[in-house]
Amino acid sequence: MNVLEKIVGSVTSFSKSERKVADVILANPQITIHSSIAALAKMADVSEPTVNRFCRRLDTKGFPDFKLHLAQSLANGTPYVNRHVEEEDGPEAYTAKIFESTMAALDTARQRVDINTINRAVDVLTQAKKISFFGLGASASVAHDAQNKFFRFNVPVVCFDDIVMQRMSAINSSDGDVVVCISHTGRTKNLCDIAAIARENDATVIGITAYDSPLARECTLVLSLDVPEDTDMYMPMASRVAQLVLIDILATGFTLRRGSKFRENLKKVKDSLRGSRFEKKDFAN
Amino acid sequence: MNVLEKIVGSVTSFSKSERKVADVILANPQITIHSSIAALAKMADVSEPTVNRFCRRLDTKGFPDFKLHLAQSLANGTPYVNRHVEEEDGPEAYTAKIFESTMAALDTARQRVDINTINRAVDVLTQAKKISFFGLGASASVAHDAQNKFFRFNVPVVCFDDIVMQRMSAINSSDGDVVVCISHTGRTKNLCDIAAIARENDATVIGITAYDSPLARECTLVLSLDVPEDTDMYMPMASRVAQLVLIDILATGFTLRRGSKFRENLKKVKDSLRGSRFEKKDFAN
DNA sequence: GATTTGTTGTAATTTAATTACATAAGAACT
DNA sequence: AGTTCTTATGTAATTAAATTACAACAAATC
Repeated sequence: MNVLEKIVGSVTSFSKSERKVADVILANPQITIHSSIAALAKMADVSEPTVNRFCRRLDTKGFPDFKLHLAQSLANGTPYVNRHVEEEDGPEAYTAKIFESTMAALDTARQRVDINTINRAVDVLTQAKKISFFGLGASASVAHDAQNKFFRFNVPVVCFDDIVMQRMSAINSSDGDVVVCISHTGRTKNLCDIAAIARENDATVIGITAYDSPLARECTLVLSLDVPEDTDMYMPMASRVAQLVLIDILATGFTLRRGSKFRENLKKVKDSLRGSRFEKKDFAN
Repeated sequence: MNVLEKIVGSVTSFSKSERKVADVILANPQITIHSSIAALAKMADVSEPTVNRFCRRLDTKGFPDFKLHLAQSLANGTPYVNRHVEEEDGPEAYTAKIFESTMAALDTARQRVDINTINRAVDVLTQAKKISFFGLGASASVAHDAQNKFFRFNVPVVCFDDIVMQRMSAINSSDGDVVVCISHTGRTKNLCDIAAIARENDATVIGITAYDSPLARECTLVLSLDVPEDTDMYMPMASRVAQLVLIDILATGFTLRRGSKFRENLKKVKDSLRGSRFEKKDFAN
């Protein structure tokens, strides 16, 4: 928990003078970190020891230490704090907010993701006879993206966004097959069924979903990304971006595991796309 | 540019003693920010003024100010530096690098995106009789995602990832229709054709693509995201995430423009999904 | 209304950081 | 090779900042 949040969270327990200090700091945190204790005391119209006591109350060693913590809070905290899109936001505002909240989501995802599980997932994927990606609704596009990535690896890969096809595919899976189920909430009934069916047929099921969800319980391996989603908006945005990045990571792990000879093959796929493009550099669509 | 990078970048211009200071700081930055100038001087085996001069050389006001800057550098752990994945990277390394480079890409995208064009695109979209999203390959999943988002708005929206269907759709478009063409490079020949055809049939064509590319020239409105892509990897990753965020922004602008009554309708769509899920909160797949 | 507890400020003390100056080391020039 | 100038570094003095100890005051309780 960063200092700024801590201050906000404990305003109630502050005394009158401490409150004054808190107000000044919250109003201009950027100025605070470049002020001396005397300057801040003057701004808040309290004495210096009061400021010092305030710092101690927030579990810092003293004023300089407090400034250090505050600086760190500002570095990653500020742009991400309270940045929800609001009714009256103009284009500049909502554009900035969406970029920032997406970045914030990626930041927390990075911190929470379990490297160990990623590594095991890569293990499983590299040894797969066949890889299937299943997602519904918004997660379907993530599944498509995954298919597009893994397809280049020259591995048998399929992707279905249709329940019936998913079901058929799951029923026909067998030992050595890997099924990747993608769902933000992990509560989509149909997908849970698919996961269960795939497991019954000895496939390894990797879930890219919420930890401790019904879907997670059906999976062999769970990659959870508990990203804070803005529930005011009626669409999952940040979580889906995090899922995509996770797919990127798995794909990267995959290529690295396969070694350099394999990556030459990737280059061939890349080159083969040249013909369908207007000349000049690069790749992608 | 953060202090840590600055130190690394100017090692060559340092004197012998300053070098010693730099080494100690780079070796244990976390300890540095909690040390006094005396402690650091001792660790680096130099005098206190040398440390102070070192701080000044890095454009800080002095040692305390330097610690502040350093703390901020450490807080975001250099996430905005685009670090490339390398052959010998382990899971921790490539996971961190991919997260960070994606965030870096979003950061530059945010800075470069043209708010004015976004606003005009939202204008056009809100007035569309029908919206079509076209993408091929990796961009197809972005188009799908866009469809999923705009579908909830109860607007006629289609999405094709098949050249023939795209072509047919483009030929049948007319005045008032909006066609959104998605392509990272803007050099996919087929998609350029589609854009041209749609324009000939009086549709408004929005391109989410590279500035000054063949596709861009065929469009009525170009939303370019010149994101630095890691060309060593054979897949476009960061750019596609940026495209998705851009779609999010357009969708958000769309809902805001439509007003609050409209958003109640969105809530209905959201609620209607409840039945297909295991109970408990929220939305998304 | 007195006593106690908690809050705040003043002044003294301590600690840390900075400046000024001196010395030493190294480069350039004779 | 010696001299001089410049730059780099350290010592000691100074200044600034932060912390502590203590006193005064306010509010609450009995």
